[in-house]
Amino acid sequence: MPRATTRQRPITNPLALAVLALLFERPMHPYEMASLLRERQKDASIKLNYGSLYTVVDQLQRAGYIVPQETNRDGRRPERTTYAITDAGLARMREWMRDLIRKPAKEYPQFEAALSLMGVLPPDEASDLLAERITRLEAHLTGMRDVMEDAAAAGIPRLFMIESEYELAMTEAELAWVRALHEEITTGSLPNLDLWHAFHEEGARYAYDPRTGLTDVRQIKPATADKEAP
Amino acid sequence: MPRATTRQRPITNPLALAVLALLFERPMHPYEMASLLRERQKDASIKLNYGSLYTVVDQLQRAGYIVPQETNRDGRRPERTTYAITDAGLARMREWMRDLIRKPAKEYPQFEAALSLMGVLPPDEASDLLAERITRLEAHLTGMRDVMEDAAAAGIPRLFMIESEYELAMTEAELAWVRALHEEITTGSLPNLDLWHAFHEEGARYAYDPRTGLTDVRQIKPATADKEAP
DNA sequence: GGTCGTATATCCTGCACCGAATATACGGAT
DNA sequence: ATCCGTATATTCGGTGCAGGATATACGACC
Repeated sequence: MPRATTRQRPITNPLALAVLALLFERPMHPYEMASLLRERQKDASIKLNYGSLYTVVDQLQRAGYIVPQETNRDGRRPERTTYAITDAGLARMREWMRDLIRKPAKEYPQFEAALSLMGVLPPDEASDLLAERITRLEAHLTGMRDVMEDAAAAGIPRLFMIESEYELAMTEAELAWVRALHEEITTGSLPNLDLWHAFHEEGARYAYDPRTGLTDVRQIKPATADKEAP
Repeated sequence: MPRATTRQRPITNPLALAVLALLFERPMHPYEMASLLRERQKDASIKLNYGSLYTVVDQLQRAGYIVPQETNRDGRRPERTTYAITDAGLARMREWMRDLIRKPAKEYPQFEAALSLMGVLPPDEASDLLAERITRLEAHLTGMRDVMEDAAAAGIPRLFMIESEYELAMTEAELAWVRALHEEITTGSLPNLDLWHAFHEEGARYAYDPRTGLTDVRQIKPATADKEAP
C-alpha cells in the first residue's frame, strides 16, 4: 500500500539535539537558544548558524518533538515563537544521546583525507607542511589551555567543559603523531621514501596498483584547457 | 557593476580533491575513479558515493580544473566520459593539499557534541554508555590492526596506508581518554558529581548559568503534544 | 537629534549532497 | 537454455544546510 506522505528522513543535524537539550531545561525561542549556546561555548562543539537553527526547529516541530507555546510581539520587533519539548522529544533526545555516546561514529576528518592523498605532493614539501602544522597545533593547544584555566578560575565545574578536555586530548594525540611522522620523513626512516621521491622527479606521474604491487612511473604532460567554460 | 553570473562557490567536498589526485595519475572516467578509490581503500578516509562523485566531476569541469577527453561507448552500455586534469586543476590540487596539511581545520565530531550535552543524561546511565563505547573502541582497534597487518603482509608500503596509522593513533587516544573519564565517574573522583545526580532526581530540570555560576533546579513537567502534526 | 554600530529576531534562496532508480552486460548456476 | 546476482556506468529528485537579506530597537557618540 502506498504511503500517504513521503516519509521524512530522520533528523541528523546535531544542532537539533542541542535544541532538544535546551528545551529540556525550559521553553525558549530560537534566538535565545543561539544566545545560550554561544554563552556556554557549546557552539565550539556544535556547529551553529541561524539558517540551520530555524530549519531544525521547524523539522523538530513537524516531527512532533517540540511544540510552539506562545507567540509574543515586543513593540514592533519581529514575532518570536517560544517552543517547548514534548514527551516524544524527550524520548528522542535520550535515544539520540545514548547512540552518540555508545557507538563510535565513522567520520571523515579533512586531515585524514589529505594524508590518504599525500603522495601527490613531493616528500620535501610534505615535510615542511607537517612542520607548519606542528607549530599551529602547538599554538592551538596553548590557546585551549588558557581558556580552560580561565574557566576553572571563574569556578565553572569541569562537568560543564568536559568536551574541551576531550578536544584537548585529541589535539595532543594528533600533535604527537604528526611529530613522529615528520621525524620519520626528515630522518629518512620512513620506508620507501626513495620511491616517493622518484614519483616527483621532473615531469613524473605515478600509478601504484596495490593488487599487483606494481608501481608505474610515467612521463605524461597535463592536459591544457583549450576552451573557456561556458 | 553587476556580476554577469552568480559567483560559483569554491568546491569544498574532499571527494573533488580525490578526483584531482586520481586524474593526476592518468585520465579516467568517473566510474573508474570510484573503483580505484575502493580498491585502495581511500573510501575509508574520503566519503564516496556516486551521486556526489558525478556532481563534483561536473563542478570541477565547470571550474576548468578538468576537461572531458573522449566519450566512448562500449556496445550498448551507457556512454562513459574520460576526463583529464588541467594545469589550473594541478595548481588547485596542490594548493588545496597544502592548506589541508598546514592548517588544522575546525571540525565537529559527533561524540564531542554528545559530551557537551552529557548533562541531560543521569550520571549512572552516562557511565554505562561510556563503558559500552570502550568495548566498541577496543573491537574497532583490533579490526584496524588486523587489516593493517594483512596489508603489510601483502607488501603494501606504509606510505600508502599512512592515513590508517593516523586513524589508529586517534582511536587509541580516544580510548585512553574515555577510559579515564569512565574511571572518574565510577570512582566518584569527578568533581560535582553530586550536582549532576541532583539534576536527575525525580522530575528535576536543571538550568546552569555560567555567567552567574548559579544552578537552578526546577520541577517542570514536559509539555504534551495535543495535536498531531499536519 | 541625527547617525552609526550592535543586538534582537527571523526568513529566503540557491546550491550541495545523497539515496535510489535506470539500463545493459556478463558469468555461473540450475 | 535461462535465470539471477553482480559489475558497469550514469542520472535524477528531494532535502538539508548555510550565507546573507530583512526589519526593528537601542545605546553611544558627535
